Amino acid sequence: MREASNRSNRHVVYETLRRKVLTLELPPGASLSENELAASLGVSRTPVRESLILLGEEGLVRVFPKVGSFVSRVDAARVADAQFLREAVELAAFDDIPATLDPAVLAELRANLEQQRAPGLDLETFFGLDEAFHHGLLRLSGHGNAWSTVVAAKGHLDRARRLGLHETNGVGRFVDEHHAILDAVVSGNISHARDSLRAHLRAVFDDIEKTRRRSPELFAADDGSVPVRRSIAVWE
Amino acid sequence: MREASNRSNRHVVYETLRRKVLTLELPPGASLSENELAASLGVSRTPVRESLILLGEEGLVRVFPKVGSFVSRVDAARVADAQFLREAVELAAFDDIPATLDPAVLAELRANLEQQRAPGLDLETFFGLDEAFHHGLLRLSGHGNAWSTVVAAKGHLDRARRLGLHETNGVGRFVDEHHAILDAVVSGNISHARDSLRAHLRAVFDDIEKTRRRSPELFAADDGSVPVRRSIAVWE
DNA sequence: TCGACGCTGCTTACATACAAGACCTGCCAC
DNA sequence: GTGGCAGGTCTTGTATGTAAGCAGCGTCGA
Repeated sequence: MREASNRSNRHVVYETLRRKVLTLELPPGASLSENELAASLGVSRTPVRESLILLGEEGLVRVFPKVGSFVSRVDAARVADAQFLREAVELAAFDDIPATLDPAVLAELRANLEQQRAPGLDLETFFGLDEAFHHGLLRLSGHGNAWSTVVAAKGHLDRARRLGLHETNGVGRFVDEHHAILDAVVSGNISHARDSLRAHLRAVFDDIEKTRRRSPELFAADDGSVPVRRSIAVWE
Repeated sequence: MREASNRSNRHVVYETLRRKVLTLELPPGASLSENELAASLGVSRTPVRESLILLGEEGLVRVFPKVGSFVSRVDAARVADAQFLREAVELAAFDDIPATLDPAVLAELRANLEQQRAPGLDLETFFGLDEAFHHGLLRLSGHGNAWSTVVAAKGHLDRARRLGLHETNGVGRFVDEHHAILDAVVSGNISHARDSLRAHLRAVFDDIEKTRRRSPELFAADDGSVPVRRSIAVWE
């Protein structure tokens, strides 16, 4: 039998929309009309609607019945929630790292770090590598499956990171930290690895907080207030 | 404006189906035909279908395109994943418990424990209280929002717990452990609280493992094999 | 000038029709 | 008896029609 992972229209639409929301191509507050999206994506309203419902569950979209669907604003509280979750999971995983590391995963992590050092790395590529790196750390401990839960919960965090990194001087520092973390893991110094990873995650979070203080309008409280239709023009 | 939390048909259908799956009223392997469910629930296929998609994302349902939708089997790997996640989150939360506890949450936790001691407590009521208790512990640390993520991820764990508890002698031991955990938190002995909570969660997990060895057929590997239609009769 | 009312156009929520594929069953040839 | 093919019937995936509700805007009256 065919796997459920067959890419149906709904999967394509969902992934397309999710990517556009996370990359801020669809910025917070943007209107997501089922009709417009269906027309522009060349499908009917059904797969679009189902995708919006899923994105709503992730908190990336707010659906107001009979009014409209909108990209949610980056909510500082949700960012903090996601930060707490990922830190809890990633640090706990280190407790379960086996004495002998899976060589395949290790090789993948090293290759990943090589690519992070590539000159002229653009931001989106770095984000992809960063995701894969942290996922790889989880896999080293045998808890790779927990990553999907973290991913689903950290949509707000990712958007905030993008907002932040566009204003920083580069990602070199984060790459250095990745190296330090992996070195500590390989050398068996789990305690040091934990400290390094925590410091790394906190640094990322501090970066976000800095951005929030600098551009508070992007982080407007997501208190259920109606995104007035006119206000969409702010983004257009 | 009306809140999105208005209970639409879809919400009702989703919650109904989710409850039935978690309580094993809809057992692993059961067929979930969109048409049948729609007819029996008195709605159209649309809200049923949307609910099945959401339950599919949680891993509680498997949707095979053009074949059918079925309650997923309790997957031991997923149970372990959920156990790891909840343990990581709940233990990490204890690190952030403030010196002075929120009196409202504390009172709620104490009232909850009282009810857990009620004579003749039925299992489903205990489950509800247990959920609220652990959620309350998270709220004490200010990380109450993380609970929803844990809930979404631990569907398999909950079903396995129900399978297990139906075979045990009662929940008295778990209630005692709840008391010990809260006492440690109140007395400010966070280290002890952590140890107690970890032991408690591990005890629950061990109970599940025991059940799995005793009733392996309920935990059949969820490897994507087709649930043959005829096999549904096993459950009917 | 300002408030109230209703119309218009948009939205999502739900229902239903249609399409395409997979499984089962029975027939048929060998 | 057995293998293979065809048709019937189920399934989900998608498209579209219908219903109900809210926002905005113009108008009208005071």
